[in-house]
Amino acid sequence: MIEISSDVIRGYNDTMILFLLLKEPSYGYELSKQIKTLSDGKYVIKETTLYSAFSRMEKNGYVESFVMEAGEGGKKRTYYRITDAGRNYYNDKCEEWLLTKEVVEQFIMEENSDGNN
Amino acid sequence: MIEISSDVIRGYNDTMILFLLLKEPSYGYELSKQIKTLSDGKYVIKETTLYSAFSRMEKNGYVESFVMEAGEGGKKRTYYRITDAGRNYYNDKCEEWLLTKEVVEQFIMEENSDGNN
DNA sequence: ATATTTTACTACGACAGACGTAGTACGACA
DNA sequence: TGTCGTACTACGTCTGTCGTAGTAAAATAT
Repeated sequence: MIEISSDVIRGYNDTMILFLLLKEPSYGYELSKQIKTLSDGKYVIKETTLYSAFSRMEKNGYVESFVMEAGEGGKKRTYYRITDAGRNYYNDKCEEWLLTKEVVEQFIMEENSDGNN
Repeated sequence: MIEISSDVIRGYNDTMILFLLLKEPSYGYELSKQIKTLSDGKYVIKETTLYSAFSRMEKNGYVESFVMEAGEGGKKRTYYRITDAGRNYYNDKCEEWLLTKEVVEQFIMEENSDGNN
């Protein structure tokens, strides 16, 4: 069973998080579940990776946090909202992705489906 | 000008090198030029990255080195040859790439060509 | 009523790969 | 004779990921 190595995904954790935040502000636990769902279970982000991404991105001004006190919605949480800088960063990353894909694919041989392995 | 960040490519430097070694054994300087050419100038691997990839892959048994003494071909060089383990690793990485692509693309919005940025 | 699981984090340290800087050395070419 | 291209090695820094551990409140099970 092939698994996605973290070295590959490394450059895209932030992008994935920002993509989800484009729709609405959210918080760690929720985002991790959404990433798992959207990737069809193929990628599960580690908690520490996720939370360190938050603080890095907040430091860089890509997201802003606010605390939602415990109440109807559940328990106390720290929500993150994407900023304009975050949206720009996200768009840049999407462009970069297209470029990266082009480049990497010059070096990839897709196997024929001859069942020969 | 968008550049490919090393965090993205991180997981594929070894793969790119192995791809080129599938055809024939080669050495650092030559490979770096081939990577630049094949990527259409979009990716230039750093020397230190390349040579540390060699030693890592040799340690892992993905490549074997041999020295070509100075002579007709040019000056003394260390060539690398891909091994069977290297070929397997390469194939795994290609499969992994397909998976990774699928996953990442769930989180990428390709811009419409409305010239709006 | 109490125990366990799920939710929602924080802290800390280790590790791997990329990269900056520097330096060596040989050959070609001007 | 000097500079440029070739062909490396060594060393230390940085960044992002991840393992481990711990806290604590809410939800659920027993």
